[in-house]
Amino acid sequence: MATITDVSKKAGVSRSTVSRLIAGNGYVSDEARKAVEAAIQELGYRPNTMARGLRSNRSDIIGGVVVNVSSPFYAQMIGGMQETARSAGKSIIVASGYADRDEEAHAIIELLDRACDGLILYLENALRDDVLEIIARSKTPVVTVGGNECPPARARVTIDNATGAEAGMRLLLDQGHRHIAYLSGGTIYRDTHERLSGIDAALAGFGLARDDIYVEHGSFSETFGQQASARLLVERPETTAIFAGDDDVAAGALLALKAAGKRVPEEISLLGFDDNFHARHLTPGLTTVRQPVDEAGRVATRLLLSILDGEPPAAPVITIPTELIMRQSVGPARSLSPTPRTVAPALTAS
Amino acid sequence: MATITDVSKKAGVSRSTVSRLIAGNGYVSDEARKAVEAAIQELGYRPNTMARGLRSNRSDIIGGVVVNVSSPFYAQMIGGMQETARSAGKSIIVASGYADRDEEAHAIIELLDRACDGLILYLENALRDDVLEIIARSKTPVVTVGGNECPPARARVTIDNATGAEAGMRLLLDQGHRHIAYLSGGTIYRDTHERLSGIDAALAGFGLARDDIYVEHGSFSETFGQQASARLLVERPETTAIFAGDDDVAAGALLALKAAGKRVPEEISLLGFDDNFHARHLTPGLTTVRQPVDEAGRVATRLLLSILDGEPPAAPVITIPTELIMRQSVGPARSLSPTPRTVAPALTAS
DNA sequence: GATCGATATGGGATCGATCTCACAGGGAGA
DNA sequence: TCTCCCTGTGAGATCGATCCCATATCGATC
Repeated sequence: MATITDVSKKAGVSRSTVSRLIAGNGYVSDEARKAVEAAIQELGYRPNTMARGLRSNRSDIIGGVVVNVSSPFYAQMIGGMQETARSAGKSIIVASGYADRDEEAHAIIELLDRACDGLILYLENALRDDVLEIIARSKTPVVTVGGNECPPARARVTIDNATGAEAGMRLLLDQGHRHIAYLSGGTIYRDTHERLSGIDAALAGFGLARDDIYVEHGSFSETFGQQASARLLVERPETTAIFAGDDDVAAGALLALKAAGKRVPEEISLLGFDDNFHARHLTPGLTTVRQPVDEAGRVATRLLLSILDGEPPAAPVITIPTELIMRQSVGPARSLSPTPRTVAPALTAS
Repeated sequence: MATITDVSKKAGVSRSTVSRLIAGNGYVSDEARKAVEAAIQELGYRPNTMARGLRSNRSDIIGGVVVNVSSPFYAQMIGGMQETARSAGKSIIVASGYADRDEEAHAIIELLDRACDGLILYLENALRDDVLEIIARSKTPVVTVGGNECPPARARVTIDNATGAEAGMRLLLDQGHRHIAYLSGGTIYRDTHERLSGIDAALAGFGLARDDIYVEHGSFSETFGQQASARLLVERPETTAIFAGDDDVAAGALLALKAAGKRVPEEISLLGFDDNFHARHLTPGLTTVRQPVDEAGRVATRLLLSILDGEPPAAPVITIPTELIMRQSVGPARSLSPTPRTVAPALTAS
């Protein structure tokens, strides 16, 4: 591989001149520029990333930690990150944190060892103290996405769970549903609480309160959706609508409803959250609250890039709006004659 | 950040000794070892990846190019790669090739610039000549996965499309189907041809040939599945089974079948390929040939790691077996009395 | 004509590790 | 006692870039 010295010799200039040309700073005469460009072309010269990084203390690598790289949800986010990073000439290394505190710590430390210019974290746990200190010492800027707050973060991107859940619940209420079950994810997640507050807001708009619906806390899993729904059909047969904590829960609920011979949405309505890959492939198509996680990845990366450029982030917290995706799994409540009020439009609150 | 010199001073030895200790080669006395370990601990020393890489010409990074990072299919493969790489202390940088020759070229060049120790490629096009030369010049070992052959690759991992398609077709034949449509992906893919040869083999086992079924070539997309199936229902109403080129095609086919009021599998059977995330969420659950793409990612990475260790790869081509996943979308042919022969067992050849 | 700023270039130190080589000490064998 | 090998250590060169500083030329200004 050709080095900068080879180029400089071939072009009859010093390494400094070549370096200046590549970096695009400092003065370079037209004559020198042409000679150097020709030499670069001829030798097929490509700067050595390691040497550059060692000297300038930049790697042009952004580190990302998500819960699970293999999951379609995070894959979309990674796609968004990568797309944005690529246009700034940076690459992304991602690692999985597996929702485990020590795995998350390990992943972060490994990324910092690689001298990442910055970190984008989607974690499920608070950072370990030693990791906090390592991050601080390395002065690596951090942007977090979703989940909980995280001390060293210079900026945070969240998805507007509250407004999304509010829009979803309002849709159900608008359709005349009053016996509603909310099959929530675990209470350890910030998301869960935000969604609940949105649900409260929608209820309040109809003169109702949390106690007027049935809420069960479980996990974000198909199994939970299936089991809780099966139980629900027996113990609360008056239920006309299920609002699932996410699309996996909804998929499980749908299995249970079909097993029980319930028609969706004629007998019971089903509403999801996320707009997973399979939401549209369910039968009936799942009406759901879309979380634009790819957009979150893009925004987080853009924030990080601006921090790296020395600009302050656009805002310390950026909230990505959700969108209500209307498919076929939600309909009017079965006991009511269909006098739907205006259906809530796709809510795109900022 | 502490450097190796800081450590050596604190421990009262030379940098060489510290380096030897870390690398685990050469002689280090117990006394020195203890002193150095204490110093490392105390200073929180972590070796600088850039400096090490510059000198030793290794980055401990493996580069991966897949068609699309955001897609669940490739996300699974990336997960497998990462898991394996991590256990060897290496990280992975992935890029999308978007099935475009120039995008693929760009991604590879970028990864080579990062001085990747090796590349794992899942491409859809032949490599551009200039890229071939750059790879050769950099002496970076390459392992390819799926898709077509690729000159510079030291080893190749393929998924056993032929045997998988054979098992799928045999299942349909076993169930008495004789009016079968195969909605294939594009003919530019090696996969397509391999699957067709497997289909031929299954047909031959029943004394049939390719001409005895209907084959249509399109693309690996839901749209193709939907349109082709809709046409099929009109033009070839005798069809009792559709074998889809992949699960996306199958999902499209299912939409068309439902739109036409056909019951699956009572009136028409549907068989997929891949076992995508949504295969089990379709209604009925999609019977399909599973491609263990996560395993392919793991195997490819293991191959690359062994090449990097100087060992020859276990084999130049490693074929990952597929698995027939039985769900509900395939049943006996409608005109036949249900005298199914033995249903083909889940085929796990070689 | 002296001074100053802008343009243009080169020399060498530097980043933090690895790696080769030289060398010292000690025990074994001739 | 001398040689040889094994253990253990350190000095210094090296990887390939960037970056600071010195310097040279030229035109404009005083």
